[in-house]
Amino acid sequence: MAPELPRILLLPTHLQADELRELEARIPTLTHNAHEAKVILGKISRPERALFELRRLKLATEPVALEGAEGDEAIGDKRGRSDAAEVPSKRPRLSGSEALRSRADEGHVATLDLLGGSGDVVLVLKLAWLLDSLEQNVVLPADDYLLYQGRKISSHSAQASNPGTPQPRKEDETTRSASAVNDSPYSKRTTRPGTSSSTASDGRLHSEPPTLHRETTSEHEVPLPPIPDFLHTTYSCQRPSLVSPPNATFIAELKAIRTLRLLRGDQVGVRAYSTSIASLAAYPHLLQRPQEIERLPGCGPKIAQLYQQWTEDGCTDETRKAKTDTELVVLKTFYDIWGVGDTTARQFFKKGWRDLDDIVEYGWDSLSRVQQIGVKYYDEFQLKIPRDETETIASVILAHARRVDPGFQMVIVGSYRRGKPSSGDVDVVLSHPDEAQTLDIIERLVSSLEKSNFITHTLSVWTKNSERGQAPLAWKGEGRRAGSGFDTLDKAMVVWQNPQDKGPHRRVDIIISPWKTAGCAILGWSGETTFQRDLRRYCKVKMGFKFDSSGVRSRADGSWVDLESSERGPAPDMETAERRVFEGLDLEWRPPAERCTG
DNA sequence: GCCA
DNA sequence: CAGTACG
DNA sequence: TGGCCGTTACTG
Repeated sequence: MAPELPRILLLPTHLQADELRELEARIPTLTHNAHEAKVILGKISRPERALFELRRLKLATEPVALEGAEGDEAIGDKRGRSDAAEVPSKRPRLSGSEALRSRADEGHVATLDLLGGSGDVVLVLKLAWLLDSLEQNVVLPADDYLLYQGRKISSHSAQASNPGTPQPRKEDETTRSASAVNDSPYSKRTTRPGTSSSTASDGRLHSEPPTLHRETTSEHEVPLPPIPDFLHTTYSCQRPSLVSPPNATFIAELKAIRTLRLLRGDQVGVRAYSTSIASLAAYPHLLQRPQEIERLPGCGPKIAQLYQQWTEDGCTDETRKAKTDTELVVLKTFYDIWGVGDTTARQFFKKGWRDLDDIVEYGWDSLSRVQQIGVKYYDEFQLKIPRDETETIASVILAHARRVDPGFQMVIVGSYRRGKPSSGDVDVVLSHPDEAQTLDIIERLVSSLEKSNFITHTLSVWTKNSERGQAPLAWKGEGRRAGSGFDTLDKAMVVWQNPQDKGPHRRVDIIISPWKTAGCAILGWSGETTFQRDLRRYCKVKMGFKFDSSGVRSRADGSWVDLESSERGPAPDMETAERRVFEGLDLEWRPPAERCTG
């Protein structure tokens, strides 16, 4: 049975003539009169575009708030004055952006209201709403597809829909739709048996047990899986992202595109692809259709289009062309030199250099010291470091620190802590409950490791934190001048080789943190780049804090915010301190293995 | 490229 | 100053 | 339409 749809107007935008005809044929409630339509559908993804289309249809509206959970997250720029807003919230308000969109159940309310309620409200939805609804034989909640919601303010609306005179079939439609929703496969766990319990956080998604486990008629009508609640946020630090997500192969393709954008100097493209990659990395279901992607934060039509291309051809145009593009291949070679970024890689190419030998032959003296080291150990630095070797290196560092004082503690951070089987480099954070011990330790430690021939080269040593007396104090105000930097930990970036077995040279970062900010230190050094960026963005936007690995500060007055000490004093160990930082930031605890944002 |  | 590094 | 992590710190 086909779902009972509201009156729908289909926008021709971005649709081929035959696509348009085919779609129109599938809409029993199609209308071409904008004043009559309750839902306007289009292959569009932005509210701005929705408004533009409304203007083109000469349909005047005023914005209406989203009904249900979030009255203050109105679509459009006016505060909503929604008639039907007296929908009681079924649970306490969610904190922060978890509540950005209303929940599925409240969404039903919005949808039912849409079907039977006052006729002067019009919704502009993504086309995917129709496709998904037809697919699932159910009128889906509009929430995840909503671009704009407005009330018609033309003279038509007054007469056309008097609330007192019910539309034909109204009550029927309402109740039937409601039961259709409840009986439909939509409310049932729909993931394949092997994947349903794949994420640690699944319990949080849809806790109500599946009712009415009705057999579906045919296998090909598998409905789209529901979007987990945590995928309604644009902050990757608010959701679990595991190492090997179901869609790893498609993600790999997006990463390839991201690298190409980087080499071309498209910084913003890099950020955009990183956002979509992080979103997909958190999606616990194997993708089935392109329209599934557009529902995810940070993923729009472009990513969906790439997915389609990738499923059809096995790769995207951009990566296929890049494979035979000499310039990009060479740029990648140069970019992989430690100390060479994308700008320098392009400079090298411009000079006519095409391989490492060219650099050595024609440009050696123009290289910086670290770039020379990067070229010298080019091949060795490409090698991955197995976990046991990381542990060996870390234990040597800790032993040397404990030779200074036995109270030192260490956490191996970076990709090792996220559980990766091998790493590109080794990162360790050292701290000591006695603050006097972490002051100026970095230089002593490095020289100790140099003397023992573990460190073969020192790339750079940061000592700013010690120089300011390890004070995590105001980064502004208090007479401190901006720009002089008061918020970085002491650290050393070195080249390491085991003097006994003379294995490959390794990149090692040693970070020193005062005990009172050690939680921030390991948090700041354990997440992947996107997790890290989003954490800082979250702290800024949602909390009014400035986060970095040397502590949390208030943006209002720049003062240090201690999230790591309790009434009973400082944290007993660094992991405990890290948990307290999550709490203080109003974030759910994420084990490091769930910070794999790609 | 996507979002507020 | 621009470029690069780190997660 | 502007913003996208960091008024990063270090190097040359």
